[in-house]
Amino acid sequence: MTAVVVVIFTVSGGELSVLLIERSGDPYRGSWALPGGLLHGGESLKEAAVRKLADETGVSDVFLEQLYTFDCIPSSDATVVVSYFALVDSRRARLRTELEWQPAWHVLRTLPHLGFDNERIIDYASERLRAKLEYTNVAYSLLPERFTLSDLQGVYEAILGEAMDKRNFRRRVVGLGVVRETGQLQKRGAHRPAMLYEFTSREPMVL
Amino acid sequence: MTAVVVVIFTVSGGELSVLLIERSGDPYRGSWALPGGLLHGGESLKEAAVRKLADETGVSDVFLEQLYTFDCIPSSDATVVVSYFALVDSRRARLRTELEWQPAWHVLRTLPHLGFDNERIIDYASERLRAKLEYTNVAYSLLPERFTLSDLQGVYEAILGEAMDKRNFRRRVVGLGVVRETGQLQKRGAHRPAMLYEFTSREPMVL
DNA sequence: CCAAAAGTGTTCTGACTACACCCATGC
DNA sequence: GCATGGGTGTAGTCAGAACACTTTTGG
Repeated sequence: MTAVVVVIFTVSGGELSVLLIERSGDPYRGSWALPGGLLHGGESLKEAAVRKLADETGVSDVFLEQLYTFDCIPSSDATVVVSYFALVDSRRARLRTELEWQPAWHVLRTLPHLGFDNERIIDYASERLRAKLEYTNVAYSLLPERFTLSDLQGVYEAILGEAMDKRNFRRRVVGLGVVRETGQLQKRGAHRPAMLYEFTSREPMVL
Repeated sequence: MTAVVVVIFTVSGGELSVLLIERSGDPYRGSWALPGGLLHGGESLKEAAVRKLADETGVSDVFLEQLYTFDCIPSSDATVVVSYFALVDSRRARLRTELEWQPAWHVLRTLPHLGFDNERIIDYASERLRAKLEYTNVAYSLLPERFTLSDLQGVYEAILGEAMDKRNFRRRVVGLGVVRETGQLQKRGAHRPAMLYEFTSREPMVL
């Protein structure tokens, strides 16, 4: 039996967070765990991952990548578990509330204890995310179409867990062509108007 | 059903090469393909990959890493195929000759047409190998204990497919601590004696 | 003496780091 | 007028790239 499991990340409130569901069935009843499940008949791995992601967040067309394949997951009835990781903008996600298992965002730094192998999978996924942030444009999936450079910098800082210099950050993302100005100024709140940016590509790409 | 498949690389004669077997059974009888097969009962994925590698080359304790998990492999009876890639020193490998499927090294640049999905898998594996060569010590698995810097440079050049500068190469591998001098000089052939080097670690590590 | 491979230093450039002040806005 | 966040330039350091000649050896 083959299962997929999806590590769905978002950045919200300045914190990198992951989507967990509370298990209503055995094993690990009452524990938090990653969303996942067995393949439906005739479905490909990727299709199953996309379906799970859409089930839990309502979004598709976001960054989604295969992560690693595990075996020997304790007390699971899958012999292999293919993990994926995804990045979503939490403002766009609509978590399901009517369900018996309540999906919820959990700040990565303060995770509860999880069922199955899930800590290992999340650790591996966040390591990969941090690595890819440095040399790809993956962040495109964590922000709306238009955003300020401060928004983007906040995303980087939340994921990497460290403050960055505003000027160096700007030079980097603009210089490498990750983002470009949209030319639209904006008036907002008690602030100076800010230039808005957009990603030059909303496909995953290596810089 | 779950299968593993192993992309086994070596560098020999200045060429990056991959181990293929000629299939004696259907499907793809008579085609070349990567070594692989279904999991034996109770075996983990990694154990199956290690077994396949040892079956075909007689070596173990080499670099071996999970690569990617594929599904929908045409005309295979596995629903998912977990691929691994390995690096071996061809001087140490002892390919099996008595078998009906004859394993043989094939130069990567001039591969025959392969069965299953195997071109894709090999492409992906060699991309990953090139990437890892740049920031890890993976090459340790492609050379004997002691070697000259020219040997090592030859391995890099074969994999990356481009000539490098001797002085820059030396600075880089010594400076980053990939290798160190063993202090043993050597007399060989019609050449000046050469310093021998060894890897500072024979475990995979990030530089 | 010739072929083959080993060894060696300097200069330039581009990327990354560190660092501090002024401006426009809404309240 | 003040708090909030937006915007800007320079100097230093380091890694990587380019580049050519001399030495030892065996045949």
